[in-house]
Amino acid sequence: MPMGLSEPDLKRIEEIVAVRRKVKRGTPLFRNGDKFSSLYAIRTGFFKTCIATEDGRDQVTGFQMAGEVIGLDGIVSDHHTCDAIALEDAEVCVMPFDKIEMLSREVNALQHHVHKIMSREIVREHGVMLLLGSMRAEERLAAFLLNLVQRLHARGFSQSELVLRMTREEIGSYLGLKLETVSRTFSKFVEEGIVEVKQRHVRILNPEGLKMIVNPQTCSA
Amino acid sequence: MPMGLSEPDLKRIEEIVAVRRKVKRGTPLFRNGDKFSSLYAIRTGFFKTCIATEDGRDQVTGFQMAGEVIGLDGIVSDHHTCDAIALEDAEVCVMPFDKIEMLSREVNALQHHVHKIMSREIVREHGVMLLLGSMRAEERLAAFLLNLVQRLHARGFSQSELVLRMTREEIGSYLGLKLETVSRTFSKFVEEGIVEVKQRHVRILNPEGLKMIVNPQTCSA
DNA sequence: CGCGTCATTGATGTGCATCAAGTGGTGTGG
DNA sequence: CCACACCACTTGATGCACATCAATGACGCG
Repeated sequence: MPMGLSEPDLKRIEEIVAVRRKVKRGTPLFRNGDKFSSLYAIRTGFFKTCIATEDGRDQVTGFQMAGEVIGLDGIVSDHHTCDAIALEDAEVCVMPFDKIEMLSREVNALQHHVHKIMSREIVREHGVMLLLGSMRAEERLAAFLLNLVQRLHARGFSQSELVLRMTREEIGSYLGLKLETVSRTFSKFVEEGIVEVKQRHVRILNPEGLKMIVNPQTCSA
Repeated sequence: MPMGLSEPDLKRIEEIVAVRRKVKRGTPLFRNGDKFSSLYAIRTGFFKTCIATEDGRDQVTGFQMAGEVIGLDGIVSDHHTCDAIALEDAEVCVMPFDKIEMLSREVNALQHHVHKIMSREIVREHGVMLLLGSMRAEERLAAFLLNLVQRLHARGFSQSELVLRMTREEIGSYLGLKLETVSRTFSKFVEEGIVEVKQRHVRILNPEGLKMIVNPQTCSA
């Protein structure tokens, strides 16, 4: 949330995030086709967003954790165009979008904050397009792990250890790979001593090694 | 632009789009790292946006035509994170973003319009992720052609004929394919009588055939 | 007219998908 | 508390779609 707000502004913003909603593991926060009315700020838990086509194709478009906002896809057509599924029991703030628009007309910092959140999502997706369009399997998985651990670290978790909240299949869907390839690539990293993997627990032994895989040029090692 | 505005509002919006800029073919409207200050509405011409990494990777993230807006990537960090290159001589409206924010505080329709533009870009990128993550070469190219011709048709051009403003290599970069694969896939479509291709001129002979390739399920044919 | 850029086409190679078998962890009901 | 079923995961064998390498052809521009 934006900083340096006056008392009354702060209070009005708090009203927006007053309503909470719990979402059980495996259940949707919203689905493709649902009427759009609110953005959701994740308080606790972990989500995936994905689009499913009629012909059975399914693409995970992102994984979201505490502090991140989901639902932006719904603004343009007034309906959501993807599913948001909780990967573990979660709680979100329900932020009615009409209230966000109303208040952001008066609070400049909120207005700009909203714009930045949307722009950040666009830039993030550019990165995913680069990954999907030009990287090999090892590079994709390395980039994925580095991104996850970096976001977790920013939330006070370990830089080197993480618990995957999603299956190999979901990782594969996100990275444009099959689950077997994800599994094999993990095994390869283990052989090379770059990570330890025990089920969904991952410990990064050699972060430089991972960075090296993603981008050989800009690495000292 | 939004509809049903009052006279004075309309006039103030016109002030925002007053400044024009011409961009010669092959030259950048902005580059990665440039300070962000404005969004650009394309009046005439055709652009590509792309990200280049230090290690020589290059990914086209989109092609934009008249009526579309570019520059949204710059909001989050106050600097652009991709290059926007004109693929033909072009003219854009320079829309200072601080003025957009100022005016959209007063004109609700403008505010919501800006939000929709950003949301639309997010949804578009979801579609590209689906394409890059789960489609085969033929499906990608068919989807690309259908998308282009649909956008051109919405601007009053033919439903069946189009001129590609970009090279095979740029198409390939966008679709996550090599230029040879793009070329071969075009040739295959020609053999099958789905399209006629003469250099960059493409005539779609059998649009149902293309839709069939993208999504076999939901096609009558 | 000659050169550079873009495109086509063929031959070969490879990274990942696919198919298939088996393992381990988890939860459930007897 | 154990037997069983189920699911997620791993690992191997094989195949294929697309990449790579290479040669040639077609425009367009100075």
